[in-house]
Order: sequence, then C-alpha cells, then structure tokens
Amino acid sequence: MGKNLYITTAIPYVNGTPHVGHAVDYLLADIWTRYQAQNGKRVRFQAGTDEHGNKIAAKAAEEGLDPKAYADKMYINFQNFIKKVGASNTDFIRTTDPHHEGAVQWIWQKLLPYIYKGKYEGWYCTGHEAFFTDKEVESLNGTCPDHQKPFERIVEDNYYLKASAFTDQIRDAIEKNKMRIVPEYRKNEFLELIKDGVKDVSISRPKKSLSWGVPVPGDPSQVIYVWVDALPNYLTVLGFPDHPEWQDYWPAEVQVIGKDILRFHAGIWPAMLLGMGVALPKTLLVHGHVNVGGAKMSKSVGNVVDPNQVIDEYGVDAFRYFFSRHIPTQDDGDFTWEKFETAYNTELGNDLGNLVQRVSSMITRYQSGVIGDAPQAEHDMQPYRLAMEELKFNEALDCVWANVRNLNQYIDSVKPWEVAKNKDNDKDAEEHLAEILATAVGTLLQVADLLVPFLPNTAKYIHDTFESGAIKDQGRMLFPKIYKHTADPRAPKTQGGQVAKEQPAEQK
RNA sequence: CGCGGGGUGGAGCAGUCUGGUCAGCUCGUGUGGCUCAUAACCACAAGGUCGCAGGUUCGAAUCCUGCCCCCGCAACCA
Repeated sequence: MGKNLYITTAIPYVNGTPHVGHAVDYLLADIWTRYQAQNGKRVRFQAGTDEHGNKIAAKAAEEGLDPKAYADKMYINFQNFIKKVGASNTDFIRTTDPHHEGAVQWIWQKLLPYIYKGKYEGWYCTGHEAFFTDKEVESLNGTCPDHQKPFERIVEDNYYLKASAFTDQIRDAIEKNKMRIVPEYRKNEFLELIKDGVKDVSISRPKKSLSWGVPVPGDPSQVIYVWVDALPNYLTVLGFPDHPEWQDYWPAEVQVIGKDILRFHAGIWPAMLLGMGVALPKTLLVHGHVNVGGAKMSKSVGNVVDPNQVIDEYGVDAFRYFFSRHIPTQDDGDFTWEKFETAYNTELGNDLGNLVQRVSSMITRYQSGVIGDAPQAEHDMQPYRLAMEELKFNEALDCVWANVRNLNQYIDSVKPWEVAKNKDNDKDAEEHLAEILATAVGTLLQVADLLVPFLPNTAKYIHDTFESGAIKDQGRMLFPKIYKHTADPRAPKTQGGQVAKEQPAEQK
C-alpha cells in the first residue's frame, strides 16, 4: 500500500534535563507526523532515551542508586517533556530495554565479518576511569581538575567496525540521494568530510573503563560502546530483528537529527546497516541549533532558555509556532524573549487570533451566530504542500500567514459592517452579508486545516468555533496579549514611552 | 593556504545557481483610513553606496579576481 511511514528522533542521553534542542527534534518530527497522518498515512514516530555509559553510572553512584534505577528515574523527564511539547510519538524506546539489549548483541554478531580487534589510544584519567578528548585535555592544560592528576596517554584493546569498507556505497547513496541529506549544504559538507573515506570506528571498551553497558558477545572483558548500542534503537524499537513487523516501517522515511550528530548518522549508522544488509533510511533531516540573541546557548554563559518556561507562560501552541516558523527548519535560528513575545502578540494575537474573533463576532452580531454554508476555500495551497514536502516547515507557515493576511484584507475591502446596515430592509444586502461571512469562515476552516500539523490546539479551536454551522463560543480568546518582555502599548505613555526596565540578570 | 556558512534600509531575512521585469518580505517607525475585532485590521510613506576594491558586459546584489569582517565546525557536544 505504501501507506506506512516511519520517522525517528535522536535519543538524548538520559543524564540531563530536556532542553530546547530536544524540543526542536520532537517538534519537527511531530509536525511531519501530523501532516502525513492528515493525508491518510499511517505513521510511526519514535522517540527514546540513551541510558548506558560512564556518565550515567557516575551520576547514579553520586545519588547512591544503581544505574538502572537512576535511568528509571530520569527517562520520565523526557517522556513528560515530549508530552509537554505536544508530540504525538507512537513509540518510545530505552536502550536498557531487554529486547533492545538482546537485539544489540544480535547485531554485533551479525556485524562480526566487519569487526576486528585493534588498539585505542587516548587521554585517560584514572580518577574518572574514563577517556577524555584531545580538545578537553587541551582546554584543561593536561590536568584533570577533579583529581588534580595529569591525564595519561594509554592504549587499550578495542573492537573496531570496518566502516571504511562501506565508503563507496555510502558515498554513492548520498550522492544519488538514495539516502537524502537535507538540506543540500549539509550533504556537501558531509561528502567533503568523507572524501578520504569513512573512518573505522571503535565500538567497544574494556569493561574496566566502561562499566555500564551491553557486554560484547563472546568476550566478557569488553562492553559495547555507544554507536552499536544507541544507533540501532531506530530499528529495535520496531521489533528488529525478531519481530518481522519491523519491515512494515523500515526504511525510515525521515530521521531527524541535529547538525552536530550528522556525521554519525551519515557515516557510522549506514555502515552498520550495510553490514547487516538492511536498507538505508531515505532522508536525514538535519536541523540547526537555537542561539539566544546571536550567541550560542550555554550553561556557563547563563543564557539557556528553558522550553518549559516558554510553554508555561505562553502556551504550547505559541511555543510550537515560534520554533517552527522563526527557527528555520534547515538552519540555525535565534531566540530572544522579545522576538518571541513580539511574534506571539503580533502574528498569533493580531493577525490570527483577532481575525478569528472579528469573524465570529460579526456572525454572532449580525446573524445570531448562524453561519450558513461555508464554501470550500479556493486558495492555492501548492506552495504550502511543496514546502511541507521539502521539509521547509517555516516556509509552509509563511504560506498560512499569507492566507490570514489575505482574509484580513478581504474583510476590509468588502466591509461587511457597511453591508450589515442595510440587511434588515434589503434582501440582497442580507444575502451578500451572509455570503461574505461564509466565505471568511471557509478560509478560516482551511487555515485551521493547514495549522493542524503545527498548532493542533489552535486548529481545534477554530474548527470547534465554526464547524457546526453556528458559532460556538470557546469561552476564551486565542492568544490574549502578554507583555512581559516588550512594552505594553496600552500602558499610559510615560516619559519617552519607556516601560520599567527588567531587572538586570542576576549573575549565576 | 584546514572545512563550512554569512556580510542587502533600525532588526531579522528572500533574491545570487538560470545577469535586465530586483531592490522584495516580516518586524519596528510615521501618517491616514476604518470601527466588525485582542489599542485590532487596512492603505500609504520614510529609510538601503545590496562588506570593500577592481574587472567582464549595453547592463551586476546576481558572473570573474583580490581583499576586509563576522560566525560555526575540526570526531564521540541537540
């Protein structure tokens, strides 16, 4: 039938709290999922958590828990967060699921022809019992600050995956768009990166340096490192390899990832799939990062934006709106509270919310709430569809707002309030008025349809208001004004129209 | 010579591949209109040497050359 589609999101490391980056992942996948579902497709939408590794073990120890108990406590944060952003995932996987762990070992064995033993060399801290990257070691001047000991250069036995064997196949798949990397410039970037070939990658650690993870089959002294453990989640969540239903959804139509993990998803992951003889995903959608006021979000700078706060203060639809329209799907975006609030008040409040209000109010006032036959709106929605297909969600929303704007213009040009003055003694005027308002409703219903993937609650509000043929009061306004970060124009003008400045940010 | 992205009215961007119809859009600002509406909506206006310097061309934001500046990335960080 070709009706089954599958979309995935990166699984965050469970140590830590959900942040804006995760939200972008979930949002993009959710928008796509709802869009496809609206078009009659059956979609599975995966999310999950990565729960193995030293950092988890360390954090757990700090809290006096065993690693699994710690993960059990933490993964809930992500499940709750996914609900909070309104994501409609159908599946959730934890890398500590027994089925997953078993599948990972199965995969390891399947990949044996491409696995060889090698040496791993790196900077090691005996206090942490962990390796550090060259960059970290350099920035710390070669000494571990926690243990006051110099990092040691050590060599240990590792298993390696011969990813290099698949260089040609991977390059070919990317170049021919059999595995499409979107946007195009990311594709070029990656091809440039592997021009000398895909590098083999270390896929295990001695048990002594990686305590919390899946054992290597047949070698209890080694534990499977993150790649072979985490990446296969996209398959195992579907039941791979033992439940054949996984084949109903794989290969994934879209895998949503951040720009920082492209190289793993375009290199190591395809190598594993090819090694197993499993099809490659059709599309990797690479999104950018969210900056704040032009600067990288970082804990040390203290400019981290908590998505929970945004949602709590402005509502989930407002959050989804800003992050899908003003954070470009395929590029980095910029968040500031001022920008966010301006978009909320002007675009959501003035343009859309007010439009819904003015139409329903006229119908209530002039026609006692009776709408009559709303004609099918006939706006050309090709640009919207095209943008959705090209995974440029922000551009699709631009199209919706063009509709909103057009309707506002239309209403101003036909002036229903003028027409209404004659409706009681002029049959034509009465009919004309009804026609105008029904046309407006038709457009609004279409707008609501187009908003379903993005702002499901708002779409429902509009549908509920107009759908039944009579105005149904929803008992609340859409997007009432909020002025926390921008000047309130309704406030009495003071000297220079200034509003009391925000308290300077406390130093953290 | 590491790789990549970018420099367009106050802000954020589109346009650059396929030179002219390109100087466009949103926000902000000003003026006017309207009154159905969430002080909203609609119209109009002000404001730009399209990073700099050369070159190609009848004609360049758009092609070529050189230079300046900003920002990411550089392997396990969404």
